[in-house]
Amino acid sequence: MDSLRERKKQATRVALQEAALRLALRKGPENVRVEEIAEAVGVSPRTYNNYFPSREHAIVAALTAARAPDIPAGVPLADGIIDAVVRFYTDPGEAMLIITTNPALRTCYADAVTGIEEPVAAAIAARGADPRTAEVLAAAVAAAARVALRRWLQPTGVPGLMMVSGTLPELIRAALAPLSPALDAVKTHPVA
Amino acid sequence: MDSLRERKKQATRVALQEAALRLALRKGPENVRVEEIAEAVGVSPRTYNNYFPSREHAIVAALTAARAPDIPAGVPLADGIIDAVVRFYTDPGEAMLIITTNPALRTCYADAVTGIEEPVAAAIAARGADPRTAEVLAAAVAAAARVALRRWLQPTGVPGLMMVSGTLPELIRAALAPLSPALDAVKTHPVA
DNA sequence: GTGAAAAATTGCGTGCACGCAAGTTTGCGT
DNA sequence: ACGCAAACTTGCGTGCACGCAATTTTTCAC
Repeated sequence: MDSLRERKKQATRVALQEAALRLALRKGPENVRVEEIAEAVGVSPRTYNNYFPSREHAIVAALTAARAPDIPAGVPLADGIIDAVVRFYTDPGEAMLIITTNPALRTCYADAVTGIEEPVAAAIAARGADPRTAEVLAAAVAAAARVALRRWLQPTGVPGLMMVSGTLPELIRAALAPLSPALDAVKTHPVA
Repeated sequence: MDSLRERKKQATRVALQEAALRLALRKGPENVRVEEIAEAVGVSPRTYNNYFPSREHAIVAALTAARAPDIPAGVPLADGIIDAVVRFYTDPGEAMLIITTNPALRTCYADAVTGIEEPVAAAIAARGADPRTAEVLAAAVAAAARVALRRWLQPTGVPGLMMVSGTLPELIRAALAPLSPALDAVKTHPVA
């Protein structure tokens, strides 16, 4: 399905993402109205919400766009997954900084971690785990990644300032480490 | 802090929960307006939102109220946690049924699982785990419980795929089982 | 008790999310 | 090329979440 229709949809989706990000960078996320984004793209506000369920989602989508973690084979599962997640969250640019400025954006960005669950679950299942086990472990991995993100984004007492307690890759490795035993146990429970 | 002020706050909070639940049961969750709940309690709609951040939260709070998981000591950590979560989600009543009728309520209820994270983390830390490890594992437990809930609440998936769900306790045990290796590994990493 | 500080309630205004019922565009069979 | 059905867009209306500032209630020290 590479129809005109599909291409147009994708085009406006991307246009909305980019417009949202550009406006957020210029004016600060709080000062961007949905109406502006829509107008910048030449679309009605109502249509914006047909593409994105909230004001923040377009911005987050712009930062997350088109990226998917790929888990290498041939290494211990835990290591592969940890590396993949670290790679996935290796800063795609300094645009990421605006995330820290806005609570709603932070929440939305943290929720977006859910996007890695499906690929991770697939990778785990590919190692011979029961699909339901894979789903649970993937959810656990995502939860741990969320904890890492939360630590990274943790606010100080000072309004507007963020306390960065280590680099994000370090935090992710630290957060995922406790799950290693469960991930590496996958081989021992091939109850498929 | 058992001042008049505190007691009053708690009273209106409870009143709001109960009113919300009662109205939801009588008219269906979709047909309950925030205004009604507020009015039933004799409070302004604005005040409702000072107590609960959304329309659904009061209903969910009514079902979750005052319950906290307690993790027994003296048994393997994984077993204790699994039992505690199962007990926590053992249906206190059939009021739970309304949850299934409404997507927003389902989401809100699933999000409420987060409430077990703190107690679970405390229990894990009490076994000698590093607090950060405990936090991650608790998040993983909550994520697994969420998966179980999702499976339980998923009344209908794709037509043709059979609904394999059993009782909630069974689903929770099944979902938490894959995390056991990570939980039981806690002893081996007392990096306090 | 009395008055002032702290906390809670309230009304108001704004922007957002979304169901619904038109309108408009695109895809496709003939 | 035609025309119809499906998909997409749009305007409208409603209810909700929440910042803000004014008002009322509670607390506390004297």
